[in-house]
Amino acid sequence: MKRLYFRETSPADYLDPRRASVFRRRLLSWYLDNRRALPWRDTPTPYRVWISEIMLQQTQVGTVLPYYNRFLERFPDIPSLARASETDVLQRWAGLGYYGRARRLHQAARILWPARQGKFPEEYEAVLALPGIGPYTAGAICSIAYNQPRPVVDGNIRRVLVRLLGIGGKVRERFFWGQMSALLPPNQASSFNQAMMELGALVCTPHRPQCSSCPVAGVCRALESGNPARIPVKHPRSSRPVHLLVLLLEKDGRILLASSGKPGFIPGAWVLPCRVLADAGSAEGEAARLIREITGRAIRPVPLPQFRHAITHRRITVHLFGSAGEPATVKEEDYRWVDRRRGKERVLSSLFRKALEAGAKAGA
DNA sequence: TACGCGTGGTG
DNA sequence: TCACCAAGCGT
Repeated sequence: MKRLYFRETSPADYLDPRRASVFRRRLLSWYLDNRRALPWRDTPTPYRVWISEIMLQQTQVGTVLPYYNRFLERFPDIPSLARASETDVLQRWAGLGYYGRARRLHQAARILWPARQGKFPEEYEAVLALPGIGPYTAGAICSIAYNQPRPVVDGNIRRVLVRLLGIGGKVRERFFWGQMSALLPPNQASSFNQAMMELGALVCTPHRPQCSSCPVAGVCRALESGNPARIPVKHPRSSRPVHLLVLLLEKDGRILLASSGKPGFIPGAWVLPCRVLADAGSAEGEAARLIREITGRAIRPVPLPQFRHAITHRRITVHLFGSAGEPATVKEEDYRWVDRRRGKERVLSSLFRKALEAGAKAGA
C-alpha cells in the first residue's frame, strides 16, 4: 500500500532562480559578518575539520569546545591518534557521549596511518568509506576543508529549508539533499554549507526564530505565511522509564568496579555493578541478590539516595545501594577493587560518576 | 525505514 | 519536571 505520510516533491518547492540568487547572496554576506570564531575555523585542515565534525554529531558547539581543544592537544595529527590506545582515546572522550564515535574515529586513524602515510583522503568516496563517516560528515569535510561542491544536510539545515520553502508536511530525506544541491554555489561550498548551519544555530532556531534579524527574511515562505515557528511540524515521541539498580560497594576506602563487557555501556569503560530492574519495587530484593552473586555472601543492602538520569528516549531512575559491613572477596574476574580517587580517573559514563557523587554526598 | 546511542542546554 | 533538541552513523 502506498504511504501518504510523506509529501511528494513538486517543482514548485524549489526557489525560482531569482529568489535563489538573492538567498545565496544575502546568506553568504551575513555569514561573513556574523560567523562565530571557532577553533576548527582558524585553520581548517582536513584533520581538524574531521575531528570537529565527529564531535559535533548530535552535540552542540558549546559542549564540544573544551573537548575539542583537549583532544587536539593530546592528538594533534593522525599519527598521534593512530598510535594511541583505544582506552586513551576514550579517556579524552569521556563525558561527550556517543562513544561509538570515538572508537570509529580511532579505527579510521589506524586505517590512514601508517598504511596511507597519515594523509587524509581528498576524494569524497574515500572519505565516505572511513568508519564513522556518513553522507553528512563526508560532505562537510569535503566542502569545508577542500571547498568541494558537496551538499550537506543536518538538523539545522532541515529546519532552515522547511521554513524557507514553507513545507508543512513531512518530506523524504532526499528532498533536503536535492534542495541543497540546487542551492549550492559551486565555488563557495565551504562558506555556504557553514552559513546554512550557522543560520539555523543562531537565527532560525527551533523555538522563537529571530526573523526580525534574519538576512533572508525577504525570501522566506514561512514568514510570508505568517507563523514561521509552526514549521516544522512536531510529532510526539515517547521516552520510556527504566529502573536501574547500581551498587556502591566499599572496602578499605576502595570501591568495586567492573570492566563492562555489557552492551549499552561505553566499550572498554568501567561500571559500577548494576542491573536493569523490572520495576522500582524490586530494587532492594535485587540488590541483595546481586550482592550475593558478586560476593558469595548474604549482606544487607543499604539504600542510598535515588537519582534520575535522562538519556535519549529513556528516563533512568537509578536505585543506588551500598552495603552494611565488609563485602567478602570477589571471585569473578570482571570485578576489581579500585581506590575511590583513582576510580574517577578511569573511563566512567556520567551516570556512574553521578552515582559516585551521590554516594559520597550520603557519606557512604 | 526506524531505532539505539550519551550528554547538556533550553523553555 | 519534562520533552525536545543538538554540525549523524550504523544496523
